[in-house]
Amino acid sequence: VNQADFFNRDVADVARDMIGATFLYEGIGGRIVETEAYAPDDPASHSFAGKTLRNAAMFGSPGDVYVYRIYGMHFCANIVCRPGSAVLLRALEPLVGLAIMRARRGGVVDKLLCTGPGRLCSALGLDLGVNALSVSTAPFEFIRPHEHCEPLVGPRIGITKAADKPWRFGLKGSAFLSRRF
DNA sequence: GAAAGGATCCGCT
DNA sequence: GCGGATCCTTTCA
Repeated sequence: VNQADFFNRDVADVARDMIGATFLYEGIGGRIVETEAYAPDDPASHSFAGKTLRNAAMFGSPGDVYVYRIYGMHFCANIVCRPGSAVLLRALEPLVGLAIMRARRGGVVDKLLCTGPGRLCSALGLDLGVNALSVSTAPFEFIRPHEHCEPLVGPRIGITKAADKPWRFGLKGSAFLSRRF
């Protein structure tokens, strides 16, 4: 199956199915344990008001990366699904490249290396330089989950609009979630 | 533990 | 000018 087909589906379905996938950038990363879905008709989504310079990558091809700067100092990384929709990567279980991630994250405990969207980008070295690249080609690697398990579901974190939508997903029992569900 | 505040930038109105 | 898909430290219980 073409990997683009995996992303070219309803964004909430993709966000749910991404739980347990392996995500690496330059050979560093781990297992995706927490995601959130953002849709085109969703007031909380950057794409809601249409295409602009900042969110242009959100209207690219399925599987493209959309990175943006938040609060002036952190980055958040998404994977684009259908045009105007994307899945925010909120937390990773760090598995590969631990030494580099520890160095980048300033010696925090391993549990906090990739726990939260800003921390995840910091640990993997993701910034605006990777915006609009595809996760299906080097230096990225995206491996879909081998087995499907029922994820945790809850409302999204840190938003004020459409805050009731249950579009946050998490790996049941993971010690690397950014918050409890 | 929980809550609060500061850091720091840029896109959009 | 405002405020945000955050993180870290400090302060208090």
